[in-house]
Amino acid sequence: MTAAHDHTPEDEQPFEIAGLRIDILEGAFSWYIRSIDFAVSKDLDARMGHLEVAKGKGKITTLFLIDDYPGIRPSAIAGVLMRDRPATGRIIDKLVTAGLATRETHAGDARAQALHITPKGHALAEEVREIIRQQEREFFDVIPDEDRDQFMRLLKRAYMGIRDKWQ
Amino acid sequence: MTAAHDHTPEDEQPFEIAGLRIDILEGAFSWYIRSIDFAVSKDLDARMGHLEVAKGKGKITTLFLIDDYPGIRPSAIAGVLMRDRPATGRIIDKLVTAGLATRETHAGDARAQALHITPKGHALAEEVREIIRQQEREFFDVIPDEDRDQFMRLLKRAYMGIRDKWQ
DNA sequence: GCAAAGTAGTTGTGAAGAACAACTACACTT
DNA sequence: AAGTGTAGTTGTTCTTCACAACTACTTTGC
Repeated sequence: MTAAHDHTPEDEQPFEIAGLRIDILEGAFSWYIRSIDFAVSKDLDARMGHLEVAKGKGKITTLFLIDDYPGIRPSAIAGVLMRDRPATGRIIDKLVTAGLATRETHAGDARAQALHITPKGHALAEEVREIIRQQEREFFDVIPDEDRDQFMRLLKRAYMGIRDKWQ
Repeated sequence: MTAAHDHTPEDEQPFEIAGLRIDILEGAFSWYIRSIDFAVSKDLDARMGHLEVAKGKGKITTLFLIDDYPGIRPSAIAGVLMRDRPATGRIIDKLVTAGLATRETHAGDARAQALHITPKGHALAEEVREIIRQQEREFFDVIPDEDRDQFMRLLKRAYMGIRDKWQ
């Protein structure tokens, strides 16, 4: 019944976004990554709008790292975030200003700092963990159960490869 | 028939980033998406730094849409970009200012605009297509050949699901 | 020991981007 | 012809970002 209408094979079916085709981007990993990022970041902002670590790219990771590694140095955080030191320092500024973490001079190397979580910061970390879990459940429910492991495996692999290259 | 069952041991190992574990984010789709996006966007900026459509989130897609759909309206582009009209309008401003596209009143609806590519814009679109192809080859070479189709399929599926939810 | 070079983090600055709201102009409906 | 809805612009304000210059401390080499 649809035979005469469209001859494109099943796995190469025309892929329309809002009724339009997007040229070469249709087959570009980068486009999907960037688009999904845009949506997931907005969704996360909405879920965390009322919290002090909302918006921006490194606050949540930084909060968790300080919570999990008492005495961690800013430069170690920068390594995880793939950001430079000024950017990392300013993220830490915000956490300290908000009373979520403390900065001390590192025992043994007075150039470095030792970061510690505050009770308020720890409580917030717990709250954020729950929000992340919730987002994974609610936002990514579009990924069928049978695909989840595979998708995660591929994302991790891509991430690790990209990260190695970047260093 | 299904040969995709080779279970790599890396799936079960503790997953460290720069020697640190990242708490609940280790199992969060959002974290990998956001991290890969960060890296891929930086890489793209580096590859296109000299061009007029470098940086930001919608210029490339907009350029392609205007190139492929002569007379397209800004609101149609906004639909693809998932952005609001002010944001879309300002992207178009930049393309027009740079001499890459033209704005006319839409024949038949004087509220709307009809966008057209200029020769310069078309040439740039060609150049950008080649850069995207190159990035897909060089940057995403970390994805093994045998995983590419599957990864693309999963990304498309996730994207479409997220997009549907959006509207 | 002491100068030189390297490392850790801060500050300054200027350019871009993002969200929201208010506004003009035109189209469609009744 | 009035009211409602749609298309797009402008204005404002708040962040964010990248780069460079700077201070303070540590390590190395002679």
